[in-house]
Amino acid sequence: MECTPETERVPPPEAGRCIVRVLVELPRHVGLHEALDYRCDRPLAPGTLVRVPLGRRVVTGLVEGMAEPTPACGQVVPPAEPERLRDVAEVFDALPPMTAGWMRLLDFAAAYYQRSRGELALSCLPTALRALDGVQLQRRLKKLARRADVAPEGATPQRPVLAPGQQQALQKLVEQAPSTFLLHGVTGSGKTEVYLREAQRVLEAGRQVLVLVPEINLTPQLEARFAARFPGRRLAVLHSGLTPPQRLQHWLAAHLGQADLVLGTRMAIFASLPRLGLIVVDEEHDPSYKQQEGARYSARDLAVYRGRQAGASVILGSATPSLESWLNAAPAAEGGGRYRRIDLPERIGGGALPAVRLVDLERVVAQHGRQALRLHPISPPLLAALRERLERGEQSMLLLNRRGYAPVLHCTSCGWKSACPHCSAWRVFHKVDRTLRCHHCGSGQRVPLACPECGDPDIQPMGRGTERLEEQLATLLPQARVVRIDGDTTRQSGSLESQLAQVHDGEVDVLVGTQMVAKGHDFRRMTLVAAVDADGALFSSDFRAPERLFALLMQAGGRAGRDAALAARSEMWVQTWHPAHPLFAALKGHDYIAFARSQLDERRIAAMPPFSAQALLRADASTQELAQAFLQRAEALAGELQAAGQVSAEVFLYPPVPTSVQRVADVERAQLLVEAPRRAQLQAFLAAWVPLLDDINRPPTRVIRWAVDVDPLSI
DNA sequence: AGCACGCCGACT
DNA sequence: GTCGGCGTGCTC
Repeated sequence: MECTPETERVPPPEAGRCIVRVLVELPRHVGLHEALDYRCDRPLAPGTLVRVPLGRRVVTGLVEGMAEPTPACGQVVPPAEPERLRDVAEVFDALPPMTAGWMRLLDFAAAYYQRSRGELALSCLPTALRALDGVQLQRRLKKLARRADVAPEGATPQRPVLAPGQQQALQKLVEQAPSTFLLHGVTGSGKTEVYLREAQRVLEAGRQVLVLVPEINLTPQLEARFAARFPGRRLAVLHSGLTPPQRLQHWLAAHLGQADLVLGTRMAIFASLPRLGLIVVDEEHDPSYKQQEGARYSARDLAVYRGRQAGASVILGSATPSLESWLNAAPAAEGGGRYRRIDLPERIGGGALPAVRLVDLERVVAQHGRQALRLHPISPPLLAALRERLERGEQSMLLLNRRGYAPVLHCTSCGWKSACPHCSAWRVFHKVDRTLRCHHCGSGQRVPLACPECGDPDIQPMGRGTERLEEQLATLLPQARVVRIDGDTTRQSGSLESQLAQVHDGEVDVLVGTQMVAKGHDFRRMTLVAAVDADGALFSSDFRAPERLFALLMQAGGRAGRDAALAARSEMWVQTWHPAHPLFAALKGHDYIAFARSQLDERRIAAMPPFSAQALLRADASTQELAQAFLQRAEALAGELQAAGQVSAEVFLYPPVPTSVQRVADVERAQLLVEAPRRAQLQAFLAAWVPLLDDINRPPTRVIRWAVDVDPLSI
């Protein structure tokens, strides 16, 4: 940053001649200004990383700009008492400043999600960077530079012949770039190849490519595909599975522009990418893109912003797009027009989609009598289908979205249930290690031998989870090799990868798992995927539950029939008491478009997202009354703002209510839903309202903690 | 949020 | 007598 006119002589450096505004990691409730002023002997470019004294410690900060300019620039108001300012302790000169584009992303995200810029900025830089001083950083950079010199030049990779649909997709990407594209295509329609080709084009133009995946589990396979396709290119990965030094290493490779490809989970949206040319958001509908703690940002939404301001295309890929994205990609006349939709109509290699079969549990009972439910949740027809696969040497997968043996244990004589003493939830019975465990707070106990209330030894599991399903299968199909993969098995015995390898190697006949096995993994010999108990989501109070269920079932169905030879007899089974539900009709036809249309119609009529914008104010306290009192005060403040005409009267606040799980780890939780017809109105409202909330709880207490969730995914 | 200073209980 | 609880106050 050069402000001095060239004709003017540069004066000798004089300590504290300039004043820099520095963002430091302080939450907004602290009440200090967003940026703190420091003296510095020279101007510093915005985006420069510095170490500054703050109270009794020295912290890492990010230069926002100059508060008092060098004389020729003179437009900014100097702070009141420049004499009392402290000096910048150290400037990270060895590190290029964050780009203006990154700073804009920061500003946008902080404002949109109601966080302080300093807090957001510093929390999305690698923690290891904050711990380093200038000398250590220099050492790191040297090491990195050495490694950059030896970029391997591999053999020319094989590229598959493109299907016509893929060719057309790529043509649109070229012709309409840069813009935001919604790439809609079923599992196996070749979306990844489209990403790879477009990435190649962008890389050849000398720009960087950012690829986001929903879960850390999905990074290795995509990383392998990109690495194989671009052997000479440096690839950086960013996710929470890296050690702090690894994360710093990869972050620096991206920041210095040495890595051309950056692949990661939602946190990677904040990667420093000085030459960004393309962002891919794979499985864009996945709820994992929304951060659920701290700054509750949506990496997918930020990707759209970032791409737009960087002049980079954004590809949102999914077989079952979020309804938000689907609407944005609709014609302008229907309320869309912001994204361009590209369809990949068919499966590559002509693989057929699995036939969807609904098992009407009502009819099963009618035909086989109520004793058929003894087998529940495996109905006689499903059992027969599993046997068939077993005889043919094919694999099956049973999905049940519930870990453990049974969600609750109960006493048949006195009615005692295994309640968690710290949460308003049941402790789940885990038979494997004979424990009762709360899935909310993690607390547990050994399974009691008798009812703790009345001493009756007859305590029974109610309902079923994956453990019990696995056990039932072992009884029903004694000759089958059954394996269970869920959060519990991946936690105790190695990685998901190694367990999946068993399945790939054909050592498994039936796979039982939660939704984690339904995502992204291809099993070539899998010809049956069954959702054993899907009804829960049909009548949920969460208006997004059907959308999530449909996506999950479509995605799970996509696991079957990846082998073209077996595709013809691949089936997706769903057991339900409500076979007439319209969701299933759409599923049978693999008709996302019809499903989206009906869902959007419902949402439009009810003025729910994406036809309105929402934010949630959450409060945690020692009692429900305290939490709700905070929210009521917040509600009253909103009313005052509206009465004074300072915010739109169209913003609607629902009454405060307890959250769906009211108490977690002895903390009572309540929430207040805010709804506005448009995002802009909601944003304007939050900008006026949220700063007032600090005052309700000032000084900040441990009794009440609160947070705002903009565009919440579950209410 | 950190991190200090600052006054009241059970321990080397 | 000290170590340590967390209550209030400050950080450019």
